[in-house]
Parts: sequence; C-alpha cells; structure tokens
Amino acid sequence: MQPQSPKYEQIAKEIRKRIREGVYQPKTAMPDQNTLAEEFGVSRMTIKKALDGLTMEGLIYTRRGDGTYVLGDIPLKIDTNSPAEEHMGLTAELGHERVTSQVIKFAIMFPTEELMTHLKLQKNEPVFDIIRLRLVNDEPYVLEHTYMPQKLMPDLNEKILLHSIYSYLKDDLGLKLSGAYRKIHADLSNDLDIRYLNCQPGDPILEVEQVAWLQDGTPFEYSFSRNRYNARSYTVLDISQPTV
Amino acid sequence: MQPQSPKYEQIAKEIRKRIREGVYQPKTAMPDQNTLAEEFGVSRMTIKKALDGLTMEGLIYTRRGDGTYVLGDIPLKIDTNSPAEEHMGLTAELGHERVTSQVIKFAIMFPTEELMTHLKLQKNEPVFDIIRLRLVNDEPYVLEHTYMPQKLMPDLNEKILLHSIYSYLKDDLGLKLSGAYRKIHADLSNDLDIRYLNCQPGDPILEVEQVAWLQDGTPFEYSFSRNRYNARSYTVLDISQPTV
DNA sequence: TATTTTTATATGTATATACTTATATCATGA
DNA sequence: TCATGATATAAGTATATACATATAAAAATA
Repeated sequence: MQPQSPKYEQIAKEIRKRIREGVYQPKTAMPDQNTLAEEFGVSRMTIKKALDGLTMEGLIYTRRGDGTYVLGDIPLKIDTNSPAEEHMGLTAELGHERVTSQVIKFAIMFPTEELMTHLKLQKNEPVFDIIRLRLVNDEPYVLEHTYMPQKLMPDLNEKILLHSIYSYLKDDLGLKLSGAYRKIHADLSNDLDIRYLNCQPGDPILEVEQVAWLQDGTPFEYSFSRNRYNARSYTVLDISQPTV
Repeated sequence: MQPQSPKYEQIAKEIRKRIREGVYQPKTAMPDQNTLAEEFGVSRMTIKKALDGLTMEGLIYTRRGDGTYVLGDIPLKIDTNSPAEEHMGLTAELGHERVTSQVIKFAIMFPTEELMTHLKLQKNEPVFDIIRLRLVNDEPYVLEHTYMPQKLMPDLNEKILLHSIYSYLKDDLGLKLSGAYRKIHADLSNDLDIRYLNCQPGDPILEVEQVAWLQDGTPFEYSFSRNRYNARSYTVLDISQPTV
C-alpha cells in the first residue's frame, strides 16, 4: 500500500497528463505553486521539485516573479540508436514494424589497444566481438558492430543476441545503464556495408560510434552502427540548462 | 558584495574543481553530505542540490545508503554545431584555431510551408535567408544555411553575420536561448557543397538539420549545416536520468 | 500623457528538522 | 564456512518557514 514513487514524481506525472490532455494549454500560465500545493495537499517545495523535473524535460518554463508557463509541443523522444538499447530504441521507435536480427559474427577476442582504452580493460580481459544485421520487415536497416567486456556478461549467447541484449543486462543481470557518448560521422560504404545493407560502392553511410556505460561509470559497450544514408537519420534533443 | 550565484552553484563549482585537480579521485568515495555541509557551513539540503547538479552532468553518482562516488573521466563537452551558437560551439571547440566567416547569401523572403511549420510563422511574416561558409585557418569547414524570423531580430545585418549571431541575440537583444532539436543525416554532395567545401561529386556529406528555440518556446532558427565527411563528426553526450 | 515609484505576487534560495529507505558491515547461529 | 539477521550509515523524501528577487500591475508624479 506504500507509494511506489515519491510524491513529486506522482505529481509530475499528473501534470504531464494535464498538459497532454489540454487541461493546461500551451502558451498559457499554469496555477501557481501555492495553489498546486494546496490542491495536491503537499508543501510548495514538493510542487517545485515536480516542476523542476518538467522544466528539464522541456514541457514547461518558469519565470521568477511571473509564473509557470506551458510549452508542451516540443518533440520529446530521443532516438537512442544503441545496440544494447534496442528495446527502448529501435523497437519503440518503429512501433508496429517487425524488427528482426541476424547474427553475422559472434566471437570472443583479446582487446586491441583502442578497445582497452574505450572499455577500460587490461589486455588479458576478453571482449565479445559481435556483428548483427537488423532488419525491418525483412529489409536491411542497420549493421551493428559491438564490443562488450566478457567479464560483465559471462553468459552472453547467440540466443540473447537475437532477442535483446538490453533486457538481458537490465533484467537478468541487474545492471543499471546510465548514459552514452556518441560520435556521428558520414562515411563511404565498405565491403560489409555493400554485402549486408544492399548498398552500392560509393554510397554514403551514417555511422554512429558509441561508448555506453553503467551508473558506476563502467563502460559496457563500444559499438559502431552503420546506416544507409537514405534509410535513417539520427535525432537529438538538446535542452541546455540555463547557465548561471 | 552580494553573491552573484547561489550557494549551491558556488559549491558545485568548488567540487568540480576538486575533481579536476584530483582532490577527489575517480572511482573513490567523496565525503558524505553531512561532512560537506559542515565544511561549507551550509545545510545538507544545499549540498544535496549541488550534488544533484553534478550528478546530472555525469561527474559523480550517488547510491542511497552507500555514498557519493566520483566518475570524473567522462568527456563532457557537447559539440553544439548551431549557426547561432558559434561562439559557444565552433569557436570554443576549436580553441586557438582561427575561425572566419564568409557570407554567401543574405536575403529576406516570405516563408515556405516548411518554414512556417518549423518556425511557427504566418505566411506574411518574413524570414532571413542566410548562407554562410565557415572557415578554419582559411580552410572550408562547414556550409551553413540558416533561416530566422525577421520579427525576432529586425536589425540583423551582414556585419553581425560575420561576427556572432549568438552574442547579438543574447547580449544585444536579451533573448534567452534554451534548446535545440537536431536531426543528423548522411547525404551526397550537391552543387553548393562542391563549390564551397572543395569536395568532389559523390562525396558523402554530414548534414545537421536543426530547430532551435528560446526559453519561452519560440523557435528562432531553422538551419542546415553541411560538413565534409572527413572534416567533421558530431558528438553527443546522452545522460539518461534513471527512470522512476 | 508619459515616466517613475510603489506594491503585490510568484518563483528562487536556504535552513532546520523528521522521517524513509537502500546499502554495507558486523554479529549470530546453523 | 556460509547464510541470516541486527545495526549503523548515508542518501532520499517531505515539511514548515523565512527571506530574496524578478516581474507585472497599480499608484504617484512630472
């Protein structure tokens, strides 16, 4: 019977709903914090904490001395594009399309110098070397080359690769993913791209190079996702917090 | 003599410095909140607010019941790549290199359907139509095609374009920039690219399409930045806040 | 009328305090 | 030895309160 999430989160959820349903309209002011505090039966500090979260999401903005205003029509979804996050990313993004995977390579090796740097490993700590082709409605969509430290996921196998690395890490191993650092380039197609992505020699490729890490800072994935230039774009939402 | 920034921000700044200088080492625990509160002579709530900010920046992470740990070695700079933010972005990024601009087009027009949508304008509200070539040490670097509503910046002129749109908007007009939504694609070079970026027909181009807006949600820029595929990559840091 | 000053209002910051909950450590017992 | 349970610890949540400060609206003044 105890509340699963803190009050400020429940309140944020309710306010998000009101914005979505038009109770609070874009470009108009919301009730002030004291009024909301009274309505929800909490202190103003708790309301403020809820509003702070919504501000960071870009749903509202506040002006000291004035009030709180609804924005509400900014696109909010970020396109994650992480091999390990396919169930949040690709699957969610494509909705009802049929996403399948094909494992092209599943090997284990000692890390190169570069991998040792990116994944913070010693030279005697093996990494998985995985290449997967992801298809949408049987059409080649993205070619993913992924390296992951074996020690973090000793029991990784081909069956998991076909399903979801993400839910394996999160649900089975209890690892908490935290963030990613991505570098996006344009490149020319190479032999693998031509073979698996059905593209021509000389075609441009959109490559996303990524290091992803856990909540404690451990890197768990170094990957390259290669997309046909006309098949996909990469989307980023950057809300810069006001610099003090 | 009054403090220009709030205490929690000053404390965050000091802790950032300590991490940078190695007083608090990566992978080790920091002093607990009560100790820090005592040291800085503030309440624990104030310390917590400072730590919350550092957590969002990805510098530290906290575990309830355990403590606060330093991460500290995650690359933090985001490559903004916004025409209007060149003084935070391009200039800052390239440090001591000499960045110059060349105005290729500076016109005014009524918006197309697409511009009306992206910039939330009526068909009788004119937009500036700007093409700039940016050079680093006299080498072509990026070709920027920018559209901005005239009503937000009636006095924009060619001299400003050569200097900094960003500081004009921020310092002269007092507008507060808030965020941007970007879409990144790979593309094939077109005539303009070939002419100004010194590239060959068939070369891949990294294009960043962007809508940027002010704190109140008003879009003020719709732009395309086109980069030679081997000249530049686009970098993103994505710290996902723990989902509740 | 136009400008300046005052006042009311709403958000921001900061504190002290109490309680909750996740984690690690240490003691206990099978 | 290994699992279980108590205990200490540290961060998280929430409140009440006071004051600071930015903004808008109203009142006073030239």
